[in-house]
Amino acid sequence: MNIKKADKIPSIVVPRLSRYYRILFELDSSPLISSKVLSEHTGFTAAQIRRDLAYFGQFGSPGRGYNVEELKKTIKNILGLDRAWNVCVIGTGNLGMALLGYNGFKDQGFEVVAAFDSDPEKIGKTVNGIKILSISEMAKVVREKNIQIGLLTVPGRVAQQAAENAVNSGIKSIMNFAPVHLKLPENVKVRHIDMTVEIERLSFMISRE
Amino acid sequence: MNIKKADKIPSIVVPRLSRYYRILFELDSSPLISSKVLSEHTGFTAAQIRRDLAYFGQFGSPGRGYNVEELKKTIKNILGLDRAWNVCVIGTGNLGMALLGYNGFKDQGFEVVAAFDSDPEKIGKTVNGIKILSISEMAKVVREKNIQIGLLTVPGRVAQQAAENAVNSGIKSIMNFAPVHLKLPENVKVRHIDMTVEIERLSFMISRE
DNA sequence: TAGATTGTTAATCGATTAACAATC
DNA sequence: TAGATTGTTAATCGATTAACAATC
Repeated sequence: MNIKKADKIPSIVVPRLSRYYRILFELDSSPLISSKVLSEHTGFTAAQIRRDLAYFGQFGSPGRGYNVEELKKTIKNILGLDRAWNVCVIGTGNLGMALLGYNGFKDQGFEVVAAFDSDPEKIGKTVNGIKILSISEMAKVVREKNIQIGLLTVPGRVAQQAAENAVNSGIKSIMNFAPVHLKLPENVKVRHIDMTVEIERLSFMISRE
Repeated sequence: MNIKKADKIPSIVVPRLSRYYRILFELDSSPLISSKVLSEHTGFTAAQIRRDLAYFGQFGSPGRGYNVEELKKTIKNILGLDRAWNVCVIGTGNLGMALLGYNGFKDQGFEVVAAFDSDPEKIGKTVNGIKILSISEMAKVVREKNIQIGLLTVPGRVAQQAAENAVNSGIKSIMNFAPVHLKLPENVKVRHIDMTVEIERLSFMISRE
């Protein structure tokens, strides 16, 4: 595995890599797989798949295809999944609680190691082995537990404030579930899962058929 | 309000409309708003905002900007939010339960009116006023309650099957939360909220700074 | 060798942006 | 009228695809 440090990766490529990666585990594993077969299983074109992978190096072998095990390792490395990530939940409402109980991330190396809330009623309770802590302890805990990612599941009206507090506590990347566009320093990595926007896309699609 | 039936809307435009729409409610409402001001609040360029809106007609007034109330109504109409949508939750695990308790969709006209599960332990229980029903009742309930949208929150391994069952029960559009690409008839509208892909994007971003 | 498939180039497609006449 | 801002055109930018020499 010899991954090129391409610095101009269109960001749209990355979720496709995740999809390729997932497919490699779902398929009966013949030792080799071609871009054509990956195409059939993902719906992306074979050319696009080859192009996407080529951003990072030459992993295939002409006439034969890609070695499945090697490709798994390669994409795992590209996506940063070859290490453990410590995650915290910020806001233990319905969604925060659900994420505390969700084990789907764990398989890929994301472990929820802490949860924070501002509600005295909730602080001190334990959910799925995780004790809910006061947000005032965030800086200390982020340091002690080496937390890299915050899952922001607070109500929209306090999301900006909670995000700033998380950043001040040392969190460098945030998965924002609140229906609010966060304004944060450029060095903070943010992804936004905006369910309201998504359900409105669906409503748009249904409305104009 | 005179909305053009433009048939070639780039699908990327739609989530931006949602964002504009949201901002209109968040801002102190002067009667008019310019693409420049919308730009400052959303981060999209003014040219892009004007272009996006122009796909659907001429809503602005040169030299003055857009009438806020009219623009709200217009986007509401474009997104199909000027009516009620009946929604069901399919799968009452952690996430399904969270969505049953989530009221954020209601404001935009999406009401959860039913929940389904296959687990006899759960069937019959009531959560947030919604009784959990057997999936075998789905066809009947979808018809009776006029359900248009299914929120698919079952485990990945049964997602395809559950989705097919939903479609056979009359569901025409699905918000898929399972980490699986669904293969469904073309006329079924699907949006995919893929948390695994999203957290892997974050991991990618952190890994290569 | 014949057939298959990669990696890459060049062509195409589609979305964004700059610029400005029209207009309030 | 002077200033502001739209809607739209043309130019630019960036991503996708077709095609194919290289190679297994």
